[in-house]
Amino acid sequence: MVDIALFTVHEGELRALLLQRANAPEKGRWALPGGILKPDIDRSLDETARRVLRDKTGVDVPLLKQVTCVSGPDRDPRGWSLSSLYYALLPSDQIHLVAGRKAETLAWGRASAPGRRLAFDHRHLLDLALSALRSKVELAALPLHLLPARFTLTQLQKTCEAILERPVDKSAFRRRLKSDPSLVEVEGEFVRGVQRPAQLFRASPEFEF
Amino acid sequence: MVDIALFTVHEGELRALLLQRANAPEKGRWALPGGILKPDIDRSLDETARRVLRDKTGVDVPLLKQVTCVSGPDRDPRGWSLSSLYYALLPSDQIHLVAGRKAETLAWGRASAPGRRLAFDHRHLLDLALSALRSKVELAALPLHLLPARFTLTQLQKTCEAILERPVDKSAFRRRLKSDPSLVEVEGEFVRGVQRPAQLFRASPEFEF
DNA sequence: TCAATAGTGTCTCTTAGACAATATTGA
DNA sequence: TCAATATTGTCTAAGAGACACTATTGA
Repeated sequence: MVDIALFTVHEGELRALLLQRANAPEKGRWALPGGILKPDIDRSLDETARRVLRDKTGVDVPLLKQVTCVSGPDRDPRGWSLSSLYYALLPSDQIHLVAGRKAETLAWGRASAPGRRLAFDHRHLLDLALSALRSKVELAALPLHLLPARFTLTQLQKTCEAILERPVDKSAFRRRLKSDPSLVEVEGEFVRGVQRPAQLFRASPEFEF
Repeated sequence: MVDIALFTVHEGELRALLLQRANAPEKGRWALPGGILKPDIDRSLDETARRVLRDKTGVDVPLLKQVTCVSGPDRDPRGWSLSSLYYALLPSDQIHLVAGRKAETLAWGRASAPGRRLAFDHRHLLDLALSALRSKVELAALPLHLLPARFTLTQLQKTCEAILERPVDKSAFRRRLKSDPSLVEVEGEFVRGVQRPAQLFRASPEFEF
């Protein structure tokens, strides 16, 4: 089967989607969205993950990455199990599109401390997915999939800070971005307010996370 | 199932173990060692990989890492398949311990260009495993599992060069190693020859790849 | 002595971090 | 004008790459 940590940023915090289990085992406990492979429908495990997220949340996520496989006889009370873990990124302006189906209650928990006891080994899975995401961003990958289509450099910086849970130096951050080909200035578009207007950017076509 | 790229360094070259398939499909073609999960024996996929290598080569490898899962209906002519890909590292002084069983012929191929057409998508799998290994070494991880228990810094450098397939600067390399806690000087032990003796090192207990 | 390899020193260039300075808006 | 945020500049220190130098052995 597949399990997915769906991340987004809200109120300056990196959050993960949790579902309250409607059936035994662990009924009532919160868990990562997950589902089983359907070989007659899915042409790959990636497609399984995408389909499961579509079914459970109604959204088609822009980014889905496999983290690892977890396996063993003790993960699930029903016996030996194998699960492919994914993380997915949802732009912060699309949180409202997420709507549960199949009578499962949804909630967004803080990624690094969801504040609920999770079912099975899902707390461990969440930690693994979070580590994988952090490593990428630590290595200078830009998490543009967590932002709206057009965004300011400050928004991008805040998003990185939410993922890393530490402050990032503004000057060094922008210096690095200047030579990053995945970022494109949107000509003449600004965010205005009671301050100096901020330039808008978008992901370039060759951007890859 | 699991497939494993077993790497070692021989004659300054990074090599991968290949087995000639004894049965259909793709009988006679070279392939990475692989096998199927046995839930009654294996307590995890990692154990499956370890057991498969033991069965097919007779050696118990010191390092085994999962790279990714590959899946889909077209990987194997027999239909939808799922495989967890691993790489394993074998110390260069243990190559002679590898002995095939079950009437399969063994061979060591150059990791970056095995020189034979491989079965199924195994050429792709080998490339994936090689990339994963290279990334680690590129990020300053020391591939000590490819070396004998005691080794010189020159041996370590040559091993890195074999993996990366590019020269590495001696001075910068050693400068970096000076502050690396995974390396421990073996007191008073040297390799001698018609030249200045070389200090021997070993992996420290807290070394992790 | 010499060849061969081990090990060190020195320069330059790039980059990250810290933090200060300047710029531009609406109220 | 001022508060607030955007954007840029400057200084310093650490590290990587290039390459030359010194050290120690056995023959």
